[in-house]
Amino acid sequence: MPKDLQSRLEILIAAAEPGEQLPSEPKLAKQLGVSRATLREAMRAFETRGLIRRQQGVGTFVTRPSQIIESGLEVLESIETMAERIGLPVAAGAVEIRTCLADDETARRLNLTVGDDVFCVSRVILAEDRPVAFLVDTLPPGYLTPDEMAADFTGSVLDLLLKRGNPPLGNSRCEIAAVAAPPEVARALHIQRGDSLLLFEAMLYTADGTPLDYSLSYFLPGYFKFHVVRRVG
Amino acid sequence: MPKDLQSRLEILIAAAEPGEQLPSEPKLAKQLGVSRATLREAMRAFETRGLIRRQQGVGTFVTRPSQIIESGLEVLESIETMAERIGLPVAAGAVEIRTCLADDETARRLNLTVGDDVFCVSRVILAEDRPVAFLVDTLPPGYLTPDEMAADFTGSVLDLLLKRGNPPLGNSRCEIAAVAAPPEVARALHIQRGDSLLLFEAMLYTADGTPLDYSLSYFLPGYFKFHVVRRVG
DNA sequence: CAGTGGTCTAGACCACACG
DNA sequence: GTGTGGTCTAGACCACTGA
Repeated sequence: MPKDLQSRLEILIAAAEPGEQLPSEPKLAKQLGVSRATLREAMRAFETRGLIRRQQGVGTFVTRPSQIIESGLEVLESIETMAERIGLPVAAGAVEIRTCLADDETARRLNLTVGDDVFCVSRVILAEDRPVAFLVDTLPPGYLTPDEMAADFTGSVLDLLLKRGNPPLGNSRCEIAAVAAPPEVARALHIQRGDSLLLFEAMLYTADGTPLDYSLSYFLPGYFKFHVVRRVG
Repeated sequence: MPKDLQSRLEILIAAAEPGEQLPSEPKLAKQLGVSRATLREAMRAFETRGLIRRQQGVGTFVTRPSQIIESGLEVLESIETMAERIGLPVAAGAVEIRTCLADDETARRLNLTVGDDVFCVSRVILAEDRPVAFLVDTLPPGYLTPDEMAADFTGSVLDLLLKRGNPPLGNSRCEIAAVAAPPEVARALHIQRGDSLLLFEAMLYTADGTPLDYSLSYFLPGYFKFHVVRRVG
């Protein structure tokens, strides 16, 4: 059992053509002389880096993130806007629009009471048919209607609000964390539970400071590069 | 095999006193009716959230991050500075200072040639005796000397450069990503390989734009909260 | 249907801490 | 030494895909 399993896999993946299918897990495990569990553990890193793609019932394929979506954090913009800038087509999938009840955290964030109705939109962002982000927006009732969503929703709540122009938007406060993918997010992004994701937990306010949108954005590493310029104290 | 293993563990951990030792993994696995592998998988999330601490040869203990280090990203400041603001004592451990040869990435970042000497400092930041961050700074030769480091190093290269005042510092450009812990980082932070970490990859420039410091900062989730205010485009 | 990845089990051996 | 967590193996069953 070589300790450089990671390196050997890296070579194997780098040598493969994009789109090429790797041997099945049992075969590859035998070929590399490790158990299937060990092989899968080592493959995790490559999956979250966007270098391979595993599809249940189909197989494991080598991919290359053709373009990385890059953006500064100083300005708030939608993934669609960022992608458009580099000419990468993206789409929204698995859109779910529903009214639900505010839990503790949501109520606190939106200045509501626990149990109040809130408007909830979740969806997956697809680039080159690959899920690369999972987004959930929660808004107080009254700002968006399901009808309006059905008509105009392109995948970005921000763009919809901007297009509407009302209410005028203020700033967004964004908290940044690394998390292990929760089960429902892992499922939506076609990754394994526990894989590393970048999480933005953001509060968007109207120009007069009213909480407007509480959003959770999970980003697959490897497809995004966020940066910020920091000035010395 | 209950599907709410996660919830059951959460209750169990929440009910325990801080500092309390959990039953050993074999016992707990039997008690919960799952295999040890499954139990360990479920525990990962709690470890990176800072709710438990596992020590090889000793046991698993319930912890509570007593204070969270919080900071805006607009201003560059050291962990020591952030911690001091909230009155949390931190220390540096496992300090390694050495001269090494620039690899591809380092050379490119620092405007050097592959194989040039560079000055390299790595260390772990400890809060309440718990490793919470792993930092590596790489500088072109000539700015810092081992002697100077030995005399004045408190854990922060930034603070040392600021104290020196020469060269005057410009801005820092920081890229933000989520990564699975590489083996050496996992070892330093006492977490499992593959656990989620927040990674800042930053370039610090002098006031005249010369690359001065290429740094990698790995942060344990649960102990830090970074935020940024984003203005609407 | 057969073949794939997703998950879990039971058991083993190791490295480590501590008495 | 004993008991802990860290890692790995071999094998099983499931859910899913596509012919």
